[in-house]
Amino acid sequence: MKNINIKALACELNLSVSTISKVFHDSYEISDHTKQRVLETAARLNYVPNPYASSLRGRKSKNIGVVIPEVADSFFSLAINGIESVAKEKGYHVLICLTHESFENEKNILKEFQGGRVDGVLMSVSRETSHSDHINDLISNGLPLIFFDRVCEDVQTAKITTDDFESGYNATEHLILQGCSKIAFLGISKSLSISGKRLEGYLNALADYELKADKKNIILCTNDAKHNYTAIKKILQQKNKPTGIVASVEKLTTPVYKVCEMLKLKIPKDVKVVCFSNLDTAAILNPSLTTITQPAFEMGKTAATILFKALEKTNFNLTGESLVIPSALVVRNSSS
Amino acid sequence: MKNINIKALACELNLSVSTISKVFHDSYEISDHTKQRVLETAARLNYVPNPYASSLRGRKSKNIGVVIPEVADSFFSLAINGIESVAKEKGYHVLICLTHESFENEKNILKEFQGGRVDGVLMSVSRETSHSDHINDLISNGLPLIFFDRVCEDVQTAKITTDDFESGYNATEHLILQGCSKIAFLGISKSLSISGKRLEGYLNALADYELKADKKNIILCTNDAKHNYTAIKKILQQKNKPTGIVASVEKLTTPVYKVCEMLKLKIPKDVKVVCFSNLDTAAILNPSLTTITQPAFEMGKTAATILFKALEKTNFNLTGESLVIPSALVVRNSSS
DNA sequence: TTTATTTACGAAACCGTTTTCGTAAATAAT
DNA sequence: ATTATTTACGAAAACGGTTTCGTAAATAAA
Repeated sequence: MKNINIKALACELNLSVSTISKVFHDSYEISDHTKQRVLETAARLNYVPNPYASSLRGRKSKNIGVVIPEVADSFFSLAINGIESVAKEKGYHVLICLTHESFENEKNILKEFQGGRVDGVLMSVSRETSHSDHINDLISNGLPLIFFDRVCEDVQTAKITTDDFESGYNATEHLILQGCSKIAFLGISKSLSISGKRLEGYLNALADYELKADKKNIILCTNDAKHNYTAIKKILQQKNKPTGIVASVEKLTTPVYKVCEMLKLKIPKDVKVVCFSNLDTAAILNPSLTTITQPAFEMGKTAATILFKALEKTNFNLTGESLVIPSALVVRNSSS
Repeated sequence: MKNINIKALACELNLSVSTISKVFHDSYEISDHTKQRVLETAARLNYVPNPYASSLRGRKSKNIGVVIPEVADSFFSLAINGIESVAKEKGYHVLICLTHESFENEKNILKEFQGGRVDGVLMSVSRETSHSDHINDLISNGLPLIFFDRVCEDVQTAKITTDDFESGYNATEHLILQGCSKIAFLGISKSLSISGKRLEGYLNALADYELKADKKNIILCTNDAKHNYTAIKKILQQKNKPTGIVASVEKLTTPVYKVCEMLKLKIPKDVKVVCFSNLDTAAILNPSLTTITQPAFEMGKTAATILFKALEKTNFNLTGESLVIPSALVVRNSSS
């Protein structure tokens, strides 16, 4: 019934707790005969060491924290799989903390981490995050923290990103080459680096092809689905409306398609669409969706791998470990 | 640089550690004046209590474990949101553990929980799980465990499910009423209760409408995407092939659509499709997908709420708390 | 004034491990 | 036979909190 602990095990075996502990760490100090005896009764009594006692004594938690905006997003859920695959191999647990795109939540989560709950952090900042004091606090406290996907430019640490500028450029150029001259850009945040870089890519592509950017066609979407729907609708109801859309985030696919349907705009005839998305169903949408597909699993895996390098060596310099893994433009029927 | 602990705080303030601790628990033993003083310098020095030390002494972790097969699945990611919403309110953390549909993984995770890592467990069993010794071990050890969605029938505890039998029945009946006389069923596991109940519903609907069930049209899909694709293809290549498909799991949507495309079968003209799915994009698929949509968020939230009831009262009888929350059949173009 | 009670704090045990250090007994070296 | 070394284990001090219990001082009651 009650959890058995190392002391109870020691009693049962007429050994000291230190001997038991050493057995589980395969210490050379303990004879093979004793090791066997301990292991056997431990298995019989179903002894499992208390991780918090170990954490306390060893001053490490064997947990890594993953701070992300949402889990109901295919990029992040795939990235989690990547992270988990390496954490498991290292005997670590993954504590997933959701900010729900709120800066306040993000701050509170990192604050909690100061207490030693995790040994390292992988993070994708919230949409609202525009400064990084809370992050620098954590890092200067000695916790290794690595960004993936959504980074804070001004924090000195490893950043695993994809080529956001190029992706924004490629998506836009693709639409231009398909004959679009007015192209809308749906971003998610002024401050967010990925949104900014994708926007820059978009703007550069327009400039390179001597197309004029129109502020009315660049909008920022929010957490409020209704608001996004209305904003997209407004863009597509202008008399001089865009004939192409670059949506910089997966969540916007559905509202874009819905608005087009309701306004009786045909994709791709009337409007061509490219969306940053990792959705499995992109290929079977109506019409199938041209996407910028990010290497989600790989980004998570890479970020975690680098984090463990930092956990294994002390004074490991993370700044030099940044990596850019390219995304792929997958052309489908929504743009051609 | 280094983490400040309660002793350092006590030193700084010329107080004892017990006093500091009591301040953080708002003990009546401490004067308001002292409380203020402590709170102020705690904030100034950025003191955050070590959760593991508290866990150790208090013999509770303030963590709940969520054991699920995958996170890259809209049902589970929505359920996580539901769980997290109530955990956060209660000041708990959520430890998400993925089985990847492996029984071995599931057993290891529950074994680890014996060590006291979590105070309670919410669980959706893996596809491979066919017996429940590992679960009963945990429960008889005193850990409250609640199932959601995928349950073990023979474990005595609360089970938050949806009306799988009715949903299977409704999906099948719907196809029958749309004129299908041969209907295939794509399951995921022989042992899994949800798969079994949905299958039963399917079989009962066939029987009620005096249609013969054909074993060749009932298949079990696996973790291997290629295998599933081939199996679905085989079904749709029979000369007496089905004109309707009930897919009992979200992941099968894409292969069904892909196979139909490659075999030049039109949905819904040649084959009508209903899928158990919570995908946001169901409405914009080609054609839009008729779904059985589960109350994912609500199921997670309900399961967590009941778990906390058990955590708050001792000797709370979970068996009586089972709940069935109905799913909805959302008819779209893939079936009409 | 004397006694009872309340207020406000501190000392110390405890939670379950890990780890250092000490040491008998066994073995090896001289 | 004596000394040195190795082997195999135990005692006890951490780790950072929480909680019980004890107690001086302040206040209230008699």
